[in-house]
Amino acid sequence: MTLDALPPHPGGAEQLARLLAQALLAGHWQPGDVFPRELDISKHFAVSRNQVRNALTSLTAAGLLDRTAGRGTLVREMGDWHLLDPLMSEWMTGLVNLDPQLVRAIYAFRFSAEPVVAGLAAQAAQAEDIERLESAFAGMESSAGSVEARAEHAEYDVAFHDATYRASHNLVWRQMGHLLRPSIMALIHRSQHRTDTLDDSLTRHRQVLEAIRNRDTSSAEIAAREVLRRTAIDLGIVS
Amino acid sequence: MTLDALPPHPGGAEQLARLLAQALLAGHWQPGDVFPRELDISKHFAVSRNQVRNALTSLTAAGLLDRTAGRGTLVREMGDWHLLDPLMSEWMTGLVNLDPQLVRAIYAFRFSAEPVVAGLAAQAAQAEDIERLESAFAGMESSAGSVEARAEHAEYDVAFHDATYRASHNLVWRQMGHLLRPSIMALIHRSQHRTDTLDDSLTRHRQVLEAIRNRDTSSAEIAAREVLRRTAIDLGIVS
DNA sequence: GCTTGTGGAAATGTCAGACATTTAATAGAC
DNA sequence: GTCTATTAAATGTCTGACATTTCCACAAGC
Repeated sequence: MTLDALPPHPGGAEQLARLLAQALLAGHWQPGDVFPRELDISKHFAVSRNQVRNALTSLTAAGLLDRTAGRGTLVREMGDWHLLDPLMSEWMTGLVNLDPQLVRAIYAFRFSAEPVVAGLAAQAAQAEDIERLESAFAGMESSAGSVEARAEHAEYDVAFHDATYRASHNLVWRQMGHLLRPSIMALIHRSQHRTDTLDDSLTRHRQVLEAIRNRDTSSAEIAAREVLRRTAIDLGIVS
Repeated sequence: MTLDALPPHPGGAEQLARLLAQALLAGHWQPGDVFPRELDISKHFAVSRNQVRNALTSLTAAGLLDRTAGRGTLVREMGDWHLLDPLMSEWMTGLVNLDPQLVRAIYAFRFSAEPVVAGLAAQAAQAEDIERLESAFAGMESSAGSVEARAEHAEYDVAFHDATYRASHNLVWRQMGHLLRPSIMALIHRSQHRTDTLDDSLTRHRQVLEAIRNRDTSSAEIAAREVLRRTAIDLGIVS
């Protein structure tokens, strides 16, 4: 694939990196393909070679590319991607059509992990963690009515789950909160956000909040699992 | 803190990055401290400013530093570190005295996560996954006898757990295998590797292998938890 | 006194060009 | 044919100059 299909003129190395990363995430190149040369990218987007190298450094650090002097730049396969790199989450979030395989993989991870995390949160949550959860839940409730507030609702949804990870008070689990945003943002493009499904989702979230507040580990696990069953339906993974 | 305490003359930007990263991981600077300037680092190690910038780019991407034009380079707190970045795992692995707080955090994560992962592995493992597990286990057995083979034993240990994560056949869980190496390598410096503890460890690992081979989800979960109880003792987290 | 603005110092960020190094392909000698 | 130079092409590195951002000090004006 060539660069011609990409929109011209991103401003700055960061936006160039995002543009190229999203093209890679969208599958515009096959694993093993040779990526365009620095000078070609530089000319195509009318930016300096420096900017290109900075952008490609990010993509390489994220496991998207493999660069070697002399050979060139090769595209790596999905299994090599650093899905837990915060930059990757950022790039995935802005992508309208995320690879269904990725959406399913992230969902499967969350389905197996979040009950455990919610259980830990029930054991370790402090007052401020409860407050974060309550605040996020209140935001979800208040933005549940109107259709035009679905983006706002998704943000509160992300905040709720991120607060759960943070409440586990574990540095590693907390890092994984980055994955939530692309996963939840995918909901916007795949679900109808009908009123009854939103009510159902709210009810299940409320039970997670209650379980954590009551320090009830097993209830938190069960409730988190129920939230994710709802998510699976909204993502179209199960009907 | 200054650079004077660091050994001179690393060769190449990668080694410079490792050196600086390990100094940061070891807590030689406090969060919020200003990190040495590019030119000072450049002069101290007698490398070009380019090399320094490349190294600092890595550390920044890993969440260790925060750089701003005009202000300088600031040291970030542990909660901001990208513990799941493969580079971080590499840097941590070579560190003799990893921060006990980190060791405990990673252990707590593994204790909550690995049973789930082992359960998934019991469900999803293919023939080649079983082979990898068996091969790693055989290596653990053969290197269990001698004291001087403890490094080799640790490598097989890492391979065993990594094979478990891979056997889950989930792209996200698989990425987390990177964390295993620093966690398991910490065992070398903290346990005596006595013969009876090694035998006990082997027995528990064998049960994980058997459970996965038998596709027995709940047994795999239980067995993985038992392995980690043994690990906790060896890490000195519990007695 | 307080605010505001203005200048300079100091740090990181960027650029451009030349050069180094690595890799792969190619042509030639035997 | 096989092995070996040679060459081309790509990324990596160096250097010096310059741009930009931030902070601080100091002074002007209300």
